[in-house]
Amino acid sequence: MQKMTLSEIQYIFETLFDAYGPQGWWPAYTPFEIAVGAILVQNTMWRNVKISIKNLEKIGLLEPYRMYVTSNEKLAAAIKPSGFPRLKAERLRNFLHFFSEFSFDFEEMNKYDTETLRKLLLKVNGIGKETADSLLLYIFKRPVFILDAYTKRFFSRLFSKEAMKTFEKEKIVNALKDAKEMGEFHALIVQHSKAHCRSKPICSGCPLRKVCEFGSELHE
DNA sequence: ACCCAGGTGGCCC
DNA sequence: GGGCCACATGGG
Repeated sequence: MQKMTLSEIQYIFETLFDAYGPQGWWPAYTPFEIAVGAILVQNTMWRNVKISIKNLEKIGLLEPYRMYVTSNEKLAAAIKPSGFPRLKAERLRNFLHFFSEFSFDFEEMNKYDTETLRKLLLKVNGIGKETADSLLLYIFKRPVFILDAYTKRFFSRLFSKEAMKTFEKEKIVNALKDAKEMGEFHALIVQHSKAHCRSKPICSGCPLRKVCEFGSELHE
């Protein structure tokens, strides 16, 4: 795979979907929980985020207003398992302050077009490109592609350096049907990465082996 | 005893 | 715009 064309991207999506089935991301019960998880998972394993979210739920803080008015100490203590507790408590608070301007109602925020909303989210200290895109995709169902550690690794292993230089998120967006597919695609890449291509030098059972077999270095 | 994980902002050049 | 660093905990 050298060029990363529209049909190549579609082939990859279909192959992963056939192999793993629908993933139903983001794993959360409420949109607010998605936002909390997206901040807590920054440079952190999801497993540890789950513990933090469970802690928050246990002490009744998994609710916007309650979290907004609680002390930094309580908040930091609850989210300790997911790392950077003081930093992330501050980031959650920054987001909640922003959220309060919409009366803690995601529907109020949903009125903006995608580019405007993205810019608004990026103004919050602690929300960068990846977190903003996660919220856009999984809370607001906007058709965006999330470039995170998994997807960067995935595409740079699959495509040549040349192709990666001209990598644009728009290419992915154009290749897929809607936000639902984009949400699935991202989740499928994560699922696939966990199942394959991490430590094994050869992926005999890899559903993508047909497109990977051109160069052994692609699988490291 | 290392090394890394579904990042981000600040600082420097 | 890019390179380096702090931020912190849990697991391999």
